[in-house]
Amino acid sequence: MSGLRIGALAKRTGTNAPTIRYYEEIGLLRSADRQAGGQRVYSDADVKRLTFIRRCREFGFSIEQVRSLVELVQDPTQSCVHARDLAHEHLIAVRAKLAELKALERSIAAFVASCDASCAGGPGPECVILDDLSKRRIEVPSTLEGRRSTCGTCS
Amino acid sequence: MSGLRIGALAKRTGTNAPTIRYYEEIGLLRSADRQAGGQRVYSDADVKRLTFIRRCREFGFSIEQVRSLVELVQDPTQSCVHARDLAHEHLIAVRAKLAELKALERSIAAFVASCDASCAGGPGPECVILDDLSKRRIEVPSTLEGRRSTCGTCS
DNA sequence: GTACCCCCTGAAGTAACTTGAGGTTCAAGC
DNA sequence: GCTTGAACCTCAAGTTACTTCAGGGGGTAC
Repeated sequence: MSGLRIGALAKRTGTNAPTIRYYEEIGLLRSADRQAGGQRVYSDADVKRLTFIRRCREFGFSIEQVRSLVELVQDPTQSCVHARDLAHEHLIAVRAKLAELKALERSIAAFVASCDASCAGGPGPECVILDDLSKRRIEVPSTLEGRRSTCGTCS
Repeated sequence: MSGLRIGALAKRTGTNAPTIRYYEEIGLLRSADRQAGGQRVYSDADVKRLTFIRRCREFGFSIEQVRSLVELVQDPTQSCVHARDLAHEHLIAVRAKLAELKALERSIAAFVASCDASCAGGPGPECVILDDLSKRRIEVPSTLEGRRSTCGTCS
């Protein structure tokens, strides 16, 4: 009933206008009603649906997954357990990514630490650490443990 | 020395061939030497460089960042402290992403848990949990309490 | 009426590759 | 010497999820 135009809808949902048009184009949002001049008008239902979509996207669901969820939300014949399963599947993926990212964090932290410890400004081509990146694994030796204290700037 | 062709280089570095050609195209790898028949030949130096590039990419550096690092590794006038700073900057970004992902994990886990708790198979459009995704925040306590009964088949 | 912002469409750009089509080269077996 | 099949070549287009651009129209306030 509010009769929002695209900019207002964008503001309310934290989206931006071209993205909304894009969602319409790919059929994630219904084709919006138009004013006399051709400008899109949206209702509260649209705010709700777009909010749903954006939240799902923030959750890392792909457009196609969001499409399933949106359909599910509107199809009275489908069980919401479906959504739960989709979410659960996604949870597993997120946890895997989380583990990877943690490993990555450790590696980079080690890299920075060993730079601080043993490369105090030498030229790039002679840098031992950089050279190590060209080798199979970056596994930083345990000797680092002892040298970590030399690092002034790193936490 | 070894005279690898693209497939062998790919295998050794865990890349695939089109990606190697792509790296050449964007100037991340030098233009490879060619055999009489036009097929690319690579040396150990190329193995090393590509390994470096792949490792950096695994670290989540963008192509442009990798480009800087590669240049740095080969430019005798630049200090490797540069690389350390780039890595440190990147570490901060990774940590931020890590925090976000952790929050995400908690949210999805909560979603799945509350699905398990209160929606044992009701139809999608009436699912309280899905409905909540259309609201501003997913934090659900009081609303859930009051409307739990609306979900037809919910226990 | 005119200033100015918001809106429109269609096309192209973005990252970092991947995939496909259609043709060539290489190495091995006969 | 010939054939076969894998590996290679180039160029073009596809992928995801948008963003940016160009060139114009609509809405409203003064």
